[in-house]
Amino acid sequence: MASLPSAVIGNTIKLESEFKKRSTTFPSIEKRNSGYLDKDFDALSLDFKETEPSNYVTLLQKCVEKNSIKEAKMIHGQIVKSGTNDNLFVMTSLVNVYGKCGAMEEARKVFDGLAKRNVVTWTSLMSGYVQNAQPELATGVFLEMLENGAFPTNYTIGVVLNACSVLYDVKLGKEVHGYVVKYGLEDDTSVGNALCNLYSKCGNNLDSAMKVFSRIGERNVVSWTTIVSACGDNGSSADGLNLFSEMLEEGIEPNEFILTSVLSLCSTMQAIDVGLQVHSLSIKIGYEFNLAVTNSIMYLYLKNGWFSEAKKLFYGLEKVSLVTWNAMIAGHAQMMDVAENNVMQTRNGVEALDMFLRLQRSGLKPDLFTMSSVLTVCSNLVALEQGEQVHAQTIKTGFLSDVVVGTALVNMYNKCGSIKKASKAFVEMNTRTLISWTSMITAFAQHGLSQQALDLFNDMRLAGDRPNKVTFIGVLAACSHAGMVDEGLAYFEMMKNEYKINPIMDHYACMIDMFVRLGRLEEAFDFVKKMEFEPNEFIWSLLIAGCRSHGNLELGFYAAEQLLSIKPKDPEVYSMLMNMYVSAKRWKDVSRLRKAMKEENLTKLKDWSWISIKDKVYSFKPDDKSCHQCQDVHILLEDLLEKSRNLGYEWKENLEIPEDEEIEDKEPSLSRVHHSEKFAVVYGLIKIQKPAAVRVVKSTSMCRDCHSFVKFVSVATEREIMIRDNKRLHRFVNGKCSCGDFGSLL
DNA sequence: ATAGGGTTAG
Repeated sequence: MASLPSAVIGNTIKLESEFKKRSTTFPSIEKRNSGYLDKDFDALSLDFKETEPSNYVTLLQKCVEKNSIKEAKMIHGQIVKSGTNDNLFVMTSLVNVYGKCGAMEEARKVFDGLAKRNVVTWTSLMSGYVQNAQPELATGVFLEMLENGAFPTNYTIGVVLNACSVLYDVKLGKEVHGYVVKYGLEDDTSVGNALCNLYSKCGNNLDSAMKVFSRIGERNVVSWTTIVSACGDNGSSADGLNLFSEMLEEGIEPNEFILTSVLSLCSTMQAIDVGLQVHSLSIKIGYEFNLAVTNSIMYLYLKNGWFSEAKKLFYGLEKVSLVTWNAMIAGHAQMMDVAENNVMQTRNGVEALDMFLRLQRSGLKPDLFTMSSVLTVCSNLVALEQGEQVHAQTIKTGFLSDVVVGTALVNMYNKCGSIKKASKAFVEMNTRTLISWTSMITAFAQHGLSQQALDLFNDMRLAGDRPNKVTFIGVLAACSHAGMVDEGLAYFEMMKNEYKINPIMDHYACMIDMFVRLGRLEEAFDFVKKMEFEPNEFIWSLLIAGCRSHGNLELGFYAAEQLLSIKPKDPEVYSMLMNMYVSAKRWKDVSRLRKAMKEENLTKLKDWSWISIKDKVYSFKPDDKSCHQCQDVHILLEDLLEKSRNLGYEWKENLEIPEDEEIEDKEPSLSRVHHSEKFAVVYGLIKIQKPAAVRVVKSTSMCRDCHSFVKFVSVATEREIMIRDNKRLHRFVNGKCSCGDFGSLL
């Protein structure tokens, strides 16, 4: 939880009282959005021939509010009939309105048919292309315009810069910036805002954005909104809140845009209390029923885990927008990670997909935001079939050309265990960003394809894109997976010296993992000592796993005790320790531990698995005696256990000791536990036709026993099986697992 | 005519 700057709270409260005095200055949303279009239109359409040109402009602008191409076309027809199509003012408005309604082909047709154009006409066409996700056409029109001898205004420059932002074309952006400096446009508000946006959106460079912001002569609400959002996009949400209070201190009145931006910061920071203050400020200045603000509040609630409050808002809305649906879908998708149990986790995902369906039935068209969120849901649910359907939809709608959608698709395929399709999706992308490179590098690393990960990292550097700390997690993970110690150490140094990135815990974890896999335990522990922070649970788990694999029990038990002191109430830790004592036949410790577990009521591991088949999710528990198609599942499981034993599988761990048995020095009689993934895998084998892979998600780490068993199953059934647990991805093919048989296996 | 709520990596 991020700490909240007290200055903001202070200012906000102070200013809230100030705003009370002038709360009437803001019109409420009903007045703004009331659609009188039908009446106006009917009244005017009776005598269109006598209509003044300016009336056409008014009518056209109402089409934007209604987002109605149809009505724009009708008015267009009347304009032609009445001979008003020689009026440049009206025709420019038509270009603008078609663009804003998403009808770029119409806009272009009108534009091409014009005998005369002015700079506003050109700018309108460009703006349309930017808003309709065709930024490359916008920059094309810009060049065309220069060739035609038209001189750009500050607005034109603003639009071009926004096109550069969307295109991630910092180069062209910087050229335009040079032009801006040359003509002394730097302090212009529109230009400055767009430059600020450019450096924030595609340069990931908050410092440059701040510099540009500081040079704007007269900062308006848009300027402040841009810089506040820039803080949010670049991981400085707290600074964004501070800037917001600065704006309030300067006496600039917030509008719905800055309110939603600030609320979005609060969602990111999970700063529900500041969020509620901003909410009350919004109400005081007249935005209680504003849809955009309400959407933000709803999203804030979702991110805070307040599902029922969010739903109350949702069902209370008279009218919803696409953003409302998108917020609900994204909110549910993101909360899957922090869900407390399988029911909640899968329910959030399934609910998000249901909302996606309802959105489509409502007649609204999903956009790129919808697509990326839905792909995230599919990733989290490991719902490959649905993910593929969404993929097809992104092709049809053209949204696939968007980098974020493309990246989301790469992640979806990766998380569903299909590295080939992930890589294909990546290759087909026409733009690369820091995040898309990082996604693909990480995906290769997670699948144990270290060389491909490192090659891609090289490509990224050659392309001139700057890696960040997340990229290096992928790179170092690739090295550790392949046992490339020298390379790993070199990249670690490169990160620190060449890129000035201070290592975080995850980087150390990769380095420790690297030594541990090779059995170089001393060096691993040395690295732990070198860290400037206390090792976390993940580091200890790695050390334990290493000690177990390489038979150093002394160090192993030492690490396990350390882990226990960090997470004293975690059933997973207890299970691991129990397995270690059982393997070492240390029955006294087994007895002691069992007592402790009983006292703490920690005997039950939070172990559940699920599998997505078509549009359904099926959950399984350990020793599941009432699972889906239970009889068939149990019969096949027994059969597979038998076949695996014939192939050399031995049951070694995860033995449960009968509750009433007294154990002191002797080996107790042990019963076996079937963890949940066994049932999920077997169910998948029954339900999913060959040769499709079986993909399962699991809440806790896989234990060494199940891991070994599934390897044999992949041989016995000649099937590919993927299990994603809470730590890593395991892809079993032909008796081998992509994790390299190493992970913090229970 | 310029801006916006909701999107992607560990």
